[in-house]
Amino acid sequence: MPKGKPKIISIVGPTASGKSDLAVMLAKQFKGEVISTDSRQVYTGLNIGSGKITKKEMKDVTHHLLDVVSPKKVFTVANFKKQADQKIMEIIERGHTPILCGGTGFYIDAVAKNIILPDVPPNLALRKKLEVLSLKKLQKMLMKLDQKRFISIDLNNKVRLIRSIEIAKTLGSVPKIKSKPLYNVLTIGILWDPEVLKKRINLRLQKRLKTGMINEVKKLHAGGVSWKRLESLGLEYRFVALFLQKKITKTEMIERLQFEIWHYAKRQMTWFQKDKSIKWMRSTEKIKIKKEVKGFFK
RNA sequence: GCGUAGGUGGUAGAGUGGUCAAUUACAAGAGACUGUAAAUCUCUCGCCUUCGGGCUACACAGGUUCGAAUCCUGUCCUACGCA
Repeated sequence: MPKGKPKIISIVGPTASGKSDLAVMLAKQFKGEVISTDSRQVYTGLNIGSGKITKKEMKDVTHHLLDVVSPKKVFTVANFKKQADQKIMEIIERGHTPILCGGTGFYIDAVAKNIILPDVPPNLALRKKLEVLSLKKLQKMLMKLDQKRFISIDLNNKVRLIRSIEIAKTLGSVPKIKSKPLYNVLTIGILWDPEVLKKRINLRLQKRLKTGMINEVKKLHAGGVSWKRLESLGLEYRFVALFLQKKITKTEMIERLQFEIWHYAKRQMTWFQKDKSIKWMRSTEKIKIKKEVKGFFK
């Protein structure tokens, strides 16, 4: 067993940047196993719309954390982190290289930077009660519970406000976040010119529509996933669900999706941009990427 | 080619004498992110600025008025109606 923290690779980038393919290529070369860091691909049945890699595309490379839970259940970062850490350990024990691959910044950081979240699971009953309250009321509640958090939090963000109240109610206050990395991570970011990425997004959307994405959502609903839930899953699941409910036309659905997916890609970039350790490279620079990885394992 | 309704910022679309660089939505740009994270939220958005303001703007050209995106005249264009 080598000294120091275990070395792992992480592949990040906006949606439609070609992360999955790169992960498979690297896995082949460096005896890797892929761990998906995607908040939607953990759900069974979310395949086309989430861009989940297919069996064929895996090329015999083992993939983890795909299809681990029903979309009727809510899966959170904490669940994800626990499972991912477990998988990483197992892969290392096997003498293989863990390769994180996905676009959910929060999930990636939770693992790569080992963000230790307060041990307060979601309290659905409490959330239900708080959800109906006004922003003002929630703000007042938090102010009484935890002054410090009240000052630092985004007071217009109901989701954040409710979670803070939830934590403060059980712990007395919202603890400062701790982060002490468990792994030595090489993060490779896939770089695209914005205009090209936009085109890739739109082409991919067309492809998804042709390969049965609408039917996929139809099936999910028929299988008991509520419209509300589908809408909350975002992007293709949200807008296809709206279309199937006849709340928008097909044309509107496509138009909205083109914009929304692009916006999402930008939000992802905002997140990744903060991490100065990411090595940004174009997917065409395969030799450069391999060299980087080789150097990392030296 | 006579009638009517119109021409407003990247788009849609408010405003119908002053409080209008112009509601709002979308697009565009930037950002936040402590168990929903593809979610949720924030800021900027005519041009210039020492951030006090300054300048050019609501089809175009004139006019009325202390003052016009808003009223009048003409020109050009658009939609619907009658031809």
